[in-house]
Amino acid sequence: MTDAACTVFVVDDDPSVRKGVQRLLRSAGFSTEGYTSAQAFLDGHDRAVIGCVILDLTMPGISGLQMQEALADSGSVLPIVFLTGHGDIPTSVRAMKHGAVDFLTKPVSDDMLLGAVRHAIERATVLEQEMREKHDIERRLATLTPREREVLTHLVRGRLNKQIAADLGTVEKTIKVHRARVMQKMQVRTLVALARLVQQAGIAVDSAG
Amino acid sequence: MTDAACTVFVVDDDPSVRKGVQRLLRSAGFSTEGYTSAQAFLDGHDRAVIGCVILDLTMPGISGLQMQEALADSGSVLPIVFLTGHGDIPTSVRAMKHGAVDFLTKPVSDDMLLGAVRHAIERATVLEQEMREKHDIERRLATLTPREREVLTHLVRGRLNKQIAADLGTVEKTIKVHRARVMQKMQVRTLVALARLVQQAGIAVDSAG
DNA sequence: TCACGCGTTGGCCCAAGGTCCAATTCCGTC
DNA sequence: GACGGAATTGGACCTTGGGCCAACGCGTGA
Repeated sequence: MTDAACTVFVVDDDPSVRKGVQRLLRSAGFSTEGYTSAQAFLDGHDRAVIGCVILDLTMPGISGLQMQEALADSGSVLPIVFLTGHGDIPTSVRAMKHGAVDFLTKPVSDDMLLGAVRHAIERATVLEQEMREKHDIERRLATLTPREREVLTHLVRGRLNKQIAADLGTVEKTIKVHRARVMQKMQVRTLVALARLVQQAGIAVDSAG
Repeated sequence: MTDAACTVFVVDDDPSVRKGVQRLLRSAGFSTEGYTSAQAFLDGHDRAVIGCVILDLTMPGISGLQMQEALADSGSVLPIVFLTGHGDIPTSVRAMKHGAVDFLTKPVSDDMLLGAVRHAIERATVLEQEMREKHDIERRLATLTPREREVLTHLVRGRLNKQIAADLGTVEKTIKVHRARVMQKMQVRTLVALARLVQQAGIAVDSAG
């Protein structure tokens, strides 16, 4: 994942700041997109793009913090670097608590800004990869029938076919069939790999010593 | 884990602040210990105690940020709530990046401080539990012979006994014996449970589809 | 009504794992 | 040199899992 394959969204109502930041980023090899307001960004940006956001705090309409929340609520994991001239400590702390990569104050040195952006892009790449894998797993999970999913949960708890059969009020042979289908649909050959998938997808399963 | 079972360490060179914070915390039901300097805290506090730290930023000798780093370097996971009268945004951001639970500025309301402390204690409880489990697993791992540990890594990658035997240049029967000993020493009965343990302990193992 | 997916069950055979027994070799320590 | 732990191997027996073929009932939608 090179920097050029990523996009830095610059959200700031001040045209001079926006242009200046974009010029700096472009000269450093990043693709950039400028937005004059949080609403314009929320409505207009391509959610499929991997990248990060450089976000002003105080803007007409939706503030930077509100946009951060809105973005998170929408399920986005786009890393955010705040860049503001009128911040205070409580605001910066709140932004960081909500997952911001950095909170920079104007004037900011080119190195500081570029460093923060590189860090954000790095995080974006990792998160994107994780999301891609998780969606892939969930896509496979969606192909399971209700019964197969039920068997799956028992399998990753380490239950034997016989035990699962007893739990579900059926016989071992039936579980064998479901089990084989689960393994096939989830595209794994070992139980360990299956457990790893389920755990990656973030499905809560009670463990059994 | 009740609040009373935890201790809040108050590190501040200003006696009036220290006393005031301690009085507030005690009235809220927390046990507290006061320290007049970061060095005194690093040298004197009981590392076995579960709790959190309320930390001043500017003190004679080691600063709050330096103490945060020193504590992290020493392997501590004690949550830190900064409380300062002379902070700035870069400092607060740096503190949050390094894992601080909160960064409060004086004057602070009782509710804000107590809320931050409760949050920190909650985090401490979770972290302590995780550390306890991890140490427990590592204690069991330490009882494995080098060969058994080698077999373990292959097992959690989903390899079959026969495959492991080929990899290690021996026969399946031998692996069976090692495998049985591994399961016994790690106190698990299923392969899934073993994989879970290894993963909890944070051991990096390449997965095999 | 018929095809289809789903859940179910049976039999059969083979592969793999789990558990007993016992034994050998090597190596460091007492 | 004896002793004990670690690693190794063998055999026997049982349990468990995996694959393959076949079949039945049931509800849904074509």
